[in-house]
Amino acid sequence: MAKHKKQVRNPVQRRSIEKRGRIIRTAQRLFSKHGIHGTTSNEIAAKSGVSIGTFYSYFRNKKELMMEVLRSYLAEFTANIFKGKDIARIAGRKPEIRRLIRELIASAFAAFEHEPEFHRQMWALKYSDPEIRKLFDESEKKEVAYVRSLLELYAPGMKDIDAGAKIIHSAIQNAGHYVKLLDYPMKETRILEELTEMVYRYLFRQ
Amino acid sequence: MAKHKKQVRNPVQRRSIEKRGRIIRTAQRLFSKHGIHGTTSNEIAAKSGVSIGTFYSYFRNKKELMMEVLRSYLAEFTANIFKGKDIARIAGRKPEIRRLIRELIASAFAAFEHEPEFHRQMWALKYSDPEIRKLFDESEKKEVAYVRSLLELYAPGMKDIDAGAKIIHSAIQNAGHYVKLLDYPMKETRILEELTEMVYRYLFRQ
Amino acid sequence: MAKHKKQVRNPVQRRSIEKRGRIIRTAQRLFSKHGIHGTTSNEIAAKSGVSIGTFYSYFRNKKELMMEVLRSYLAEFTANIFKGKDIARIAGRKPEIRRLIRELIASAFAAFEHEPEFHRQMWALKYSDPEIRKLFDESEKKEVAYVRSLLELYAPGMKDIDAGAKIIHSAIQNAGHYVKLLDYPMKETRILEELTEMVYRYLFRQ
Amino acid sequence: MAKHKKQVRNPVQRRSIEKRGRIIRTAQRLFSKHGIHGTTSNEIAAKSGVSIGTFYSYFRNKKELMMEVLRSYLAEFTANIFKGKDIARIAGRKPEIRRLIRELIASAFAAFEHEPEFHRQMWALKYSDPEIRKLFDESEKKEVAYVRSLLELYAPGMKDIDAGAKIIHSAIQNAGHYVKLLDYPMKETRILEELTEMVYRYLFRQ
DNA sequence: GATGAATGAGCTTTCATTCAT
DNA sequence: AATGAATGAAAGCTCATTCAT
Repeated sequence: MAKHKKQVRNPVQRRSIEKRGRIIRTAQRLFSKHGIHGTTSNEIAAKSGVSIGTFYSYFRNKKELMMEVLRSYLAEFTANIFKGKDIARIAGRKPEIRRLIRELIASAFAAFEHEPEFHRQMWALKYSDPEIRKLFDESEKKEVAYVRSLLELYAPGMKDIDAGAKIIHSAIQNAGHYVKLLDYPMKETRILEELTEMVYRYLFRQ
Repeated sequence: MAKHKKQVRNPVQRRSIEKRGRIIRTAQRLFSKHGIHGTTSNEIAAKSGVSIGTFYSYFRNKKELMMEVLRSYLAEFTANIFKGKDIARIAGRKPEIRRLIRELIASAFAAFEHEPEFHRQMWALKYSDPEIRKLFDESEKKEVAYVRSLLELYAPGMKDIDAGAKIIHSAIQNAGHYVKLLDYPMKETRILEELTEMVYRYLFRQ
Repeated sequence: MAKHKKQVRNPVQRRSIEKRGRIIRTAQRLFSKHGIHGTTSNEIAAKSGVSIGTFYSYFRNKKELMMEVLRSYLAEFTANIFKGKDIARIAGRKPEIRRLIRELIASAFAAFEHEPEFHRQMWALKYSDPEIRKLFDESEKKEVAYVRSLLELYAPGMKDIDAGAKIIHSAIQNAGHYVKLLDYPMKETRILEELTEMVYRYLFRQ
Repeated sequence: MAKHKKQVRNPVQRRSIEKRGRIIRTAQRLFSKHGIHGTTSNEIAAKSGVSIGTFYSYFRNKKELMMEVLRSYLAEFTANIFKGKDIARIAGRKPEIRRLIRELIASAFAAFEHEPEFHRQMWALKYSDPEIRKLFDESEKKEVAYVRSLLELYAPGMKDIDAGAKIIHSAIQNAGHYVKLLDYPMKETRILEELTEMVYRYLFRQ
């Protein structure tokens, strides 16, 4: 007996969209505060001011909600990194290059400050849940692409520009985690300086 | 009704040590296969061929077992990275430097191959559980210290050697994750080459 | 992962109140029959015709149910003792005094007959559990107050009326236990007669 | 298949008797401290310096040990009440009677001070366990008999001397509980005075 | 559309007692 | 006699999800 996919409402009316959004925001708040496992569906529904039944008419299950929360979070996260840093304008400004790298890294680090607890929780899931991983992958792909576009601009002679973009991105990402999510006991600026230096030399000391 | 320190057997006899070891190995296998949450204490006991009572006479609780498994895993993991790479001998051999860096990174990458599933599961916990994080921290501290000792040898002029060692370690670590744990769709050698290059230039193109 | 106040349903609808009541009555029955420790939550739920989940939506835990059962029992118990014995009417009737005392004691004794097994179980807990003790204390306070009001009426010259009320109440209570709960091998009427005599003389033979 | 009664050692050798006694004393201490349910057989054995196997060669099970502890406790308890109060000497001394009663009650109250926690724990069991009840009954029978012998001496005209002895004993017992075991919020002396008065009038104001 | 009472499989952990050595 | 490693039934409780109203 084939199981029909359970219908989930796709809200178009204003009130419904609002409600859905409220649930997502409440969930993010609670996930940050008590962790994923420490937050129950019923609590999310209650704190969102909807019944558990309504909750399940908007989201097939807890996991789906989680992914929705993550989606919206990652969109914002990525946007924050590049706020005021779009390629076109940078290319036009011809900035002092070391300073550009430092700013970009600082900007990436800063993006973790918005919801560090939530980011930690979700990053954990990235390693244990393939679907969550996929969401991160999509988001990171954009970030790497941005790095790549900078490399095209400033380090056009690079041998393997795709691999280069990836390792730069990855180095910044992990350093950001230690500094912003994992309480690494070292002044952030020291990490920032050396990372800037490493990337700079990688690009311009061929 | 205050409950004080529950006693846990500290095995000295051969049979007991064997049994304890068997439980740890079984647990690691099951954690890899079904994840931490997907593995129950009873299953671990059963698959280890001991009763649940015996299980709890060797480990205060599931979490403690988990940490034991991780401890033993990390010890081996770190050892594997540096197998045949002890500082003294390297210093003596005066190796071609770019090759040394490449080998070290390759060795770090290779260490993930032993138990990738388990490593993924545990890395996830590093982000959501402070006690697990501490275990990783201790292990990473040793790795970073090793990198630092290489820097002292080959890049003595570095401005901030501690920060430098950390970001190099962190860059390699995360790249290793993408390549070995997260199915990053790029030939490992490309990542390896560029990472080698980045580190090389960081050290020698001041 | 801090867990805050778990919500417990506070039933207002007829069906819910009924269900809650049914659980309480079933529990009382089972506690009488097998004792507190001999009765499991699952059994109570099953015999009440509800799922264990429902059980735990009405009561935070087994202990809370127990206290609820006790509360309702004690209310009835105390009420039974004084049924048709309210001070105002007694004062009006000017009863033959020895007869009044005997009736009161007999009435107290009789109250144990309703649920002797349950009373025994709970009295046991009074000695080992402070929260249970508190419930008994509240209930006994009312009984002692009643005795005191009788003393004010009939033995106004008493030196220490509060202590007097307490020891009279306590003497009756314990005698009641031996006769009704502890199978003391002596005709109840003999205990009743002497107790009546003791109290009578205490009050009127100063 | 008839189950043979498990053999329990009946120690005659000095060392064995000592060991048995040590277990009993340790058990009483632990029962007082953590309650019956809060004390495990294994803990008793360990703290007594014997193996759990040895423990079970001296006592058929935990309950039997408990009863042994209670037996020895009650013997001491009863002895304490009547220490220096043996009938013969009292009869000889012809003491001022009200003072004798007060002393006896005070002595009974004082007996609770030796191990109040343990007494509370055990009294609880008296109400839920018939075998424990029997032990208390035996001990109380002696106490009641003593009271009876006093009555014979001082109130020979009493109508029902057995019932009289019982209710006096019972009144003192329960008052003692409130004062010494149940934290009744009233100065002990007030209870003591009124109780003395009640008993006195009961005996001499016929 | 909305509600929220109801479900129940499933989890971790305890401890009295046994019995091979 | 003495040991103590081993046992395993059994208990309390959670929470994602359903579905009758």
